[in-house]
Amino acid sequence: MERFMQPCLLLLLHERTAAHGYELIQHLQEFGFNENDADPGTVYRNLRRMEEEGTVTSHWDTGKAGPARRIYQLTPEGEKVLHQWAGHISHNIRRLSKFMEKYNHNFPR
Amino acid sequence: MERFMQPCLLLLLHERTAAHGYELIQHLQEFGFNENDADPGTVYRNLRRMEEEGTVTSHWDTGKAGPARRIYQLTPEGEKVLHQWAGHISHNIRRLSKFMEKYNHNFPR
DNA sequence: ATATATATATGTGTTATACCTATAGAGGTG
DNA sequence: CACCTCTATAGGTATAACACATATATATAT
Repeated sequence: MERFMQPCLLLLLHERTAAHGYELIQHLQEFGFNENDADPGTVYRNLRRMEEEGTVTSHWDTGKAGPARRIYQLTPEGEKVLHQWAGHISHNIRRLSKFMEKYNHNFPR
Repeated sequence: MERFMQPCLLLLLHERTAAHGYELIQHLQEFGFNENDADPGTVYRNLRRMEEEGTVTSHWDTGKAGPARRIYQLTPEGEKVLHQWAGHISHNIRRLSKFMEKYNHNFPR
C-alpha cells in the first residue's frame, strides 16, 4: 500500500501529543518498517508534506542539547485524516483477505 | 500495495488454465478492482511483463470470431511466484492489522 | 583529533500506474 | 451502407512514491 508511512506517523503523533522526526523514525519499526523503509529522507519529506497539507504543525526546539529539533504536533484535521486512513486500511485488509480466501480455495491445506 | 494486480492475474489464470486479457479484465472486479484500477492498458502491460518474467506464456488465437486474442497460461514458475505473493500478502495483512490494533487502542469503541 | 550519535534536509534515478489515444475485427441498427 | 458499439490489444506520457546517496551541523565519547 502506498503512503502507509503517513497514517503511522499520524498515529504515533496522536499517541504522544508531540515528537520530532528522529524520534518518530525510531518508533516506525513498531509498524513493521525496517531500516530501508524508515529511511530518514522519506520520513522528513513526509512530515514536511503533511505540514503543507495541514495534518500536522511544527516548531523549532533549540532548548535541548544537540542539534535543533523540529517538533511536530497532530492537528484536528490530522486526526480526521487518520480516521479516513483507518477506513481505507480496513478496506484494504478486507480486499487482501478476499484474495487469500480465493488463494486458499485454490491451494487447500 | 504495489503490483497487486499481478497475483490476481496469476490466481485467475490458475483457476481457468487459460484466458485472454479482455476476459481477465472482466474478472478483476472479483478482487476489488474498479473501472479505473482495471485499466486495460495496465492489464495488458502487466501481462506482457509477466511473460517477460516467465510467469505466463501466450499464443495468438485467431480461431474465434472478433479480433485476435492473446491466450495466456500460467507456467510452473508462475505458480511459484503466486505462492511467494501469497506469503507477501499474508505478511501485509498482519502488518495492516497491527496498525488497526494500535488505532483501535487509541480510539476505543 | 576523530569517530559516533543526534537531527534535519535535498538531489536524483527508478518504478508503478492513471489517463489518453490508436488500431482493428465483428455484429447490430436506422 | 453508414454508423455505432462491443470485443480485443497496445503504446505514449505525465505524475507520484520512494530507495539510495549525499550534505549540513551539534554534541559526546575515546
